Amino acid sequence: MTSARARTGRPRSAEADRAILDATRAALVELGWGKLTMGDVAARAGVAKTTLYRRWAGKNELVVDAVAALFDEHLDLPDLGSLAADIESVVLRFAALLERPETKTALMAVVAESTRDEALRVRIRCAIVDRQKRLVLLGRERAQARGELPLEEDATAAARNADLIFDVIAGAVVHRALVSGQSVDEEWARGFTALLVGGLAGV
Amino acid sequence: MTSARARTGRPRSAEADRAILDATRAALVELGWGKLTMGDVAARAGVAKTTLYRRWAGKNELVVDAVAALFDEHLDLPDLGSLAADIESVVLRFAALLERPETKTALMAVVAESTRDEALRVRIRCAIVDRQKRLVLLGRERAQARGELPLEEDATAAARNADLIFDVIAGAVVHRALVSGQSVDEEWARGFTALLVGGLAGV
Amino acid sequence: MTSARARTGRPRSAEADRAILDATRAALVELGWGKLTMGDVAARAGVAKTTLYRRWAGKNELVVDAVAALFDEHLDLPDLGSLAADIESVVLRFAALLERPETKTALMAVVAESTRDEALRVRIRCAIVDRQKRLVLLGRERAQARGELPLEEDATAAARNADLIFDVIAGAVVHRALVSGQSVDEEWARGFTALLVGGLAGV
Amino acid sequence: MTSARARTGRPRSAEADRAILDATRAALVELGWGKLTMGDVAARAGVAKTTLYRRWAGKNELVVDAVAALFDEHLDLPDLGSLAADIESVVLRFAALLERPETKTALMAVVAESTRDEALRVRIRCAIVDRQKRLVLLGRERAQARGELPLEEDATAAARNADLIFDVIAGAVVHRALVSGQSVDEEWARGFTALLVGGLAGV
DNA sequence: AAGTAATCGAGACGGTACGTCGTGTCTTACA
DNA sequence: TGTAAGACACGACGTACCGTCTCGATTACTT
Repeated sequence: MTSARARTGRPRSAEADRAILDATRAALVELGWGKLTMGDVAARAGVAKTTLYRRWAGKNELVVDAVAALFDEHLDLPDLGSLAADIESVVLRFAALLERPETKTALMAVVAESTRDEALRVRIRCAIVDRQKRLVLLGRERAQARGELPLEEDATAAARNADLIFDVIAGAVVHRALVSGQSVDEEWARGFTALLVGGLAGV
Repeated sequence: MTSARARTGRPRSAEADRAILDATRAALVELGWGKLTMGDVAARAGVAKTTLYRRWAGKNELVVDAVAALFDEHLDLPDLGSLAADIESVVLRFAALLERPETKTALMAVVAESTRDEALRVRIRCAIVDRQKRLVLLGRERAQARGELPLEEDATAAARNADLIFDVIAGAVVHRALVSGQSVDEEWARGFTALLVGGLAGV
Repeated sequence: MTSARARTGRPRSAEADRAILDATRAALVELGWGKLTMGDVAARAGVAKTTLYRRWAGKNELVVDAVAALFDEHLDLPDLGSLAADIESVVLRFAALLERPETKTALMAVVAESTRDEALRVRIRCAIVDRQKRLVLLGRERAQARGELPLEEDATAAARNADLIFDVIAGAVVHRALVSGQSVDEEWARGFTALLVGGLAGV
Repeated sequence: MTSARARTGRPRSAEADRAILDATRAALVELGWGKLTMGDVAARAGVAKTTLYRRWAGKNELVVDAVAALFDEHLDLPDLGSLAADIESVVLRFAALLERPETKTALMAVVAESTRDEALRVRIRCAIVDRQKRLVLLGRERAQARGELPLEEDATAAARNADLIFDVIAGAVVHRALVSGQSVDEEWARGFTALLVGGLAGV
């Protein structure tokens, strides 16, 4: 049921959609957000610009759609037996995702654009942020089951806490990788985990 | 020794430099990163485009320098008597800086560009990242003087540690404010400080 | 057969062509060759600069085409009954054309440029020189019909002769008007015609 | 008497003047009028732009001065025994002068510029046109002495006639060489001379 | 000698135009 | 109706010259 009016005329080519999104990702890798142009994407996809604009309103929406799929490969969390091991593992997996050229370049660009575009902000939150937050919840549950962390009594505080931990983990990794521009290796992951678990005072 | 060949010819106008950076910040506020153009900045500064390009290679480098000044200006670390108070204070100041329209819109954009541009990456590191690391060093020194933190014996480890702490603090604030898109208020700052100082286990 | 590939895409606007050439002539009158700019012509024609560059490689070629149309329009050769009258008439018409501000200022300028630019030289020859040679051919034909001039037997010599006569007439008028800087009036035209028809010895 | 105020201060370098004019001619040959720039001339001459502008107001005046000297190498007229031989000879000499790249490109450019600049027009007339007119007078005198041409009774008509002949000769050669863009060789010179002496009717 | 005043080189300055590129819309002919 | 091709108006790009200016460093003629 794609709407009542879609019954007449030539139907849109589904192949074109795929070709365009593929071309967008390829262009993103080769050129980065700044040099990516609609005309270039159209040419790569073997498609007229018209076709492109008929489906997406502009560069922003196109790139977000093209990139969103990448984050759908969910980061899973195998139980490694201890809180520290679980954290280290998720940090390294997240870092590996950020190392991929198409995500690296696109993530910050889309975030930058979202500061000016409410709809985009919501889209990012749904497609990327919230989706990964469950990892924090799952890790905490396991640690509590192991007795490494105390049970939370207040549900609101628990949620607030999970948000906080998520921002700390994701933020530290992103900042290290993209702003400081240094690699997130095992050594760094160990140091970070130690700090997160034990705190500044816990040395 | 500002270079051997700079003794001849008319010297560059220091006033122009100032006017350009001011104009850049103003344009950033009014138009945002996306609509900001070199020509517009030049016009606002009452300066020829040539003058602008003689000093900066493009929009990216210009904006980095313009924004870097804000960091220098707005981030300092008054001694509030305890490690926790110092951290809370710097977190809130940093968050306030990120709320300003000229930083909010520009910071992520240049970071995004920097994933494809080594020179830009270096410039960001020098002009912003490395300069603000002083806050971490200063805070740690004070905490050590107060006896809140132990002295570091290994200088390399100490430096690595400072980098880590910087990424955690800056990353968490940026992620909360720009990616998660939620406000960094006093309550969040208190929670974050507690986590950082005491760790997950330190409840 | 206007070319094989011209069947697809939106066809070029014929109206734009007209508007651009008109605007060029107007700008030439108001500003002269030196101050005429492509941007200004585009603006006058209500056309984007791109549209202009899609059709002409630059100022030179544009002006040649704009001026060539004037030659076509203003030079013809009504049959005045005698060779002398025909020559006098074409001399005066040509002089009047050279007096117009759009031709006066532009013609020598493009000729000057053409000394360094083979393509431009060819364009001038096709668009202006060769087209006006028809006047010589027509005049000679009529004079032969009237019995004023003998018939040519050798076709090659006839062509060479027409070229020579054209250079003499056009050259003398241009030199008088633009180099010597004196007016081409009826008296001069009469004197010139007498010289051309009768020769130095023909007194 | 170079004026009252020129007595003190460092005198202008005569060497610079020479270097600049040489550089201008060289640039004219290499680049043509259109691509010649003040900055380039200054660089070739090993001189600062300031020095150049202190002596000439702009490109026009500079080039006219640089080129004027070339026309001073006067075209002489050896007596070859007949009017036709004298004309042929002067035509070929004039053509040779126009073949030189520095004159070819500069002459038309300066003439074009003169359509907008009265002072320049006067300067050209004095430095170039009038100077060569004496060749016509000399040739006519000789032809009259030989009995090839009748004596003129009316002095005014004689002067008018000389002007006319000059425009015809110079104009035809310039038009053939620069506008039609074909070479002025011996064959053309012979044909032209025959036409000039005998007229269209004199075949 | 010391002073004065115009020159010199270098190169930055505010402008203006350049010719190119990307955007998003439009107009064709064809499917 | 969709589509490929490509022209269109718009506006920014980064560069090139223009002619002027500000420097410090030479030259000459004064006193």
